[in-house]
Amino acid sequence: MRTSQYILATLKETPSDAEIVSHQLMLRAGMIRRVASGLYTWLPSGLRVLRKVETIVREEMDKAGAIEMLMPVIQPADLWEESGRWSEFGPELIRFTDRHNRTFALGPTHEEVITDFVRKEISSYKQLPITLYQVQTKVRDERRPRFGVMRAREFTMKDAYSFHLSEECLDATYKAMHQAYCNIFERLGLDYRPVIADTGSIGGSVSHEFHVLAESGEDAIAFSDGSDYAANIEKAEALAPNVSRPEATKELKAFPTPDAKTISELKKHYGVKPHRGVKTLIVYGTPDENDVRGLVALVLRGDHDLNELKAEKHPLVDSPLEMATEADIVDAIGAKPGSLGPVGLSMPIIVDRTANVMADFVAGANKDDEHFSGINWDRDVTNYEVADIRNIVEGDASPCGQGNLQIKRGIEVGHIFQLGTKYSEAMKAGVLSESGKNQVMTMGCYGIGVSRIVAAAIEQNNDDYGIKWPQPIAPFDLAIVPMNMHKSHRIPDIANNLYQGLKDAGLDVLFDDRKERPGVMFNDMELIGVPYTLVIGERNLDENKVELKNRHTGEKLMVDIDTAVEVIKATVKG
RNA sequence: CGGCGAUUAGCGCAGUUUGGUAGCGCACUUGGUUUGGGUCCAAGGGGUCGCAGGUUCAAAUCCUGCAUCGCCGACCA
Repeated sequence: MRTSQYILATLKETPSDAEIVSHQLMLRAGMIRRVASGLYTWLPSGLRVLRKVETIVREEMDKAGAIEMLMPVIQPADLWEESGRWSEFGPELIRFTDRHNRTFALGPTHEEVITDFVRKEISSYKQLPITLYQVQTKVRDERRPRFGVMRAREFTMKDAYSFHLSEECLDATYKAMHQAYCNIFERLGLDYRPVIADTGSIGGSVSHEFHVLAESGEDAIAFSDGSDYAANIEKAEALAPNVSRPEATKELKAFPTPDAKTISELKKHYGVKPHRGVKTLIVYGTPDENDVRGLVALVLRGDHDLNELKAEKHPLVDSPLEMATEADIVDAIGAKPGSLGPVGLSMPIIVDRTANVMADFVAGANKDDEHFSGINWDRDVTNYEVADIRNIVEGDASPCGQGNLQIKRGIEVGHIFQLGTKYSEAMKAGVLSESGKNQVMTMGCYGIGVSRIVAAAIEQNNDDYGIKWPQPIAPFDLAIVPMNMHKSHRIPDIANNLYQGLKDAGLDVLFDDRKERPGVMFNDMELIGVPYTLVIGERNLDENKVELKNRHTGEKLMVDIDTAVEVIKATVKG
C-alpha cells in the first residue's frame, strides 16, 4: 500500500473527548472515527487490525472443530419471547417494529437464533456434539458507552455455541474451547489470564473469563502467588481466617460520637482503627409469602468492602441486592446510617467470616451519634449467621489453599459458559437419543470481543510515540520510508523494487511515498505502530545498504540491498 | 437513570466576567524555501458561534427551554 493512495488520517492533537490511551491512539492513528456515541467507523488501518484478529480467531476455532456460519443481526421477537428473555432483557435490547407491525430486536447475542436453527436442523444424537460459531456485529444499547470501541453500542464479536447430549460431553468441548482461547490470545501476542467467573444472568454452572491485563481495565482479578488460581474479584472466595477469635477482655461501653458518620471519621476523630471496628449495612431481605421485604443487616470489618454478588446469593438477601433507604432504616432501627451496629438489632444479621473473629470491637449503638466499644460476639450479639460476603483484599489467603492473593486489573475480552439447558429447554430443542427418546440438548456458549481486543492490545502496547503492535495484528508488517525520494535519482528505483519484492514475499508493506519531511514520516509510522521501518537514504546507498528499524526495541539493522527481501522477511516474520 | 461539565472552522482552543463587524495554532490550497526526526516565509479558502425562543438599537456573550457529547455514580453483561 502506498500512503499516497491510502487514508492515513493521523492526527497531531488528541481529541478532547478521548479518555483512555487506546481510544486516543485509535483516533490519532487514523483507525476509527466516531459517528455517534458508542458508534464508530473503522478506517482502513483499523480494519486491517480487526481483520487480522478475526483471522487468528477463525483459524483457532476451526482447528478446535467449530464450524463457521452467519446469523442475522435482526431477530424476530417471537424467539425472544420463547426463551423468556424478551421481558428479562432490559432496554439494552433494541426493539422495533417493521412496516407490517411485526416486532424485532437487534441481536445483542444469538442464543435464541442458534437454538432455533439447531432444533430444526439437528434431530439425532449421531449429529452431536456440534459447535457452531460466527464473527458478527452485535448491538447493545449500552447505558453508558465509553472508552471508544472498548464499550461500544455496536461491536464485533465471535460467538460460538455447542450442543451436547450429556454434561460430560459439554465439559470436554468446554475444555477444548478453553484451550482454543488460550491459543488465540497467545497468538495475538497479548498478556492475558483465564479467570474463574460468575455466570451472571446467562445462567449455568461453570464459567471463565479471559482478561488482557492492563491498568485501565474495568475488572479486578485476584491471583494466587503460589498457584495458577485466578478469579474475577467478585467471584474470589474470602476464606475464614486461620485464627480463632480472641477472648473478650473488655466490657461493652457506649461513647458519644457526634462527628463520626463513617469509618474514616471514626478513625480521624476518635482514633478507632478501621480494622478494629465493623460496618453495618442494611439491605432488603427476600420477600415473604405476602411479598413483603424485611431488612437484613450485613456486618463487615471496617476496612473491608461488601461483595454484592456474594451477598445477594445468600438466601436471606433479596436479589438483586438493594441498600435500604434511610427512611426505612430509621423506621426499623430508630437511628440513621452512621450509627448502626449489630448490638440489639432485631433483624437477621449476616456476619462476614473475618468480622466474626474480631473481639472487643467498635460499632454503632443504633442510636444517633453514639457507638459501642468492647463488643464481643455471642456475649453482646447472639442471633447471627456467618458467611463470606466481602471482597477479597490483597494478601488474603488464596481459596485454592496455596499462596496469597494479589489483585490486578484486566479487560474482559472473552467469556465462556457452560449453559446447561436454559435455552434448549425453553425452546424445546431436543434430539432423538440412542434409545429413540427425545432428549433436551445441553449447551455451552463462548464469546470473544473481537473489536475490544483491538483496543485492549493498544492499552497493553503503547509508548509516548504511539502504538507498538504485536507483529501478528499490526496493520502493516513494515513501512518503507525513503529519505527525500523526489530529490534522488537512485532512491525511487530501489524503494519501488524493495516494495514490490517484499509484497511478493508475502509481507504487508506500507510504502510512504508522500513528499513529506523524514520526521513527519517517522512520526506517523511510529504513531500507527508499524513494527519495522525500512529507511532508504543516500547516506547508506554507497555501501549498498538500507536500514531496518525495530519499533519495539529501537534497534537498527543494516541490510545489504541485494539480500534485503530475504533478510527482512526472516527478521519481520521471525 | 442521578450528579457534574462541555458545545465557537476538520482537530486543539481563546473570546462570554464587562453585549458593539468572530480570532489563534495545527490541518487544507497556491508560490517560494528547506530536506536522516513534526522546516521557514508569504498569500488564500473554510464558521447561520449546537438548536429554538426571549431581552436589546445591537447577542458567541444576558435569560428560558431543548438537543448532543463527555466525566463520576448507579445499572447491565
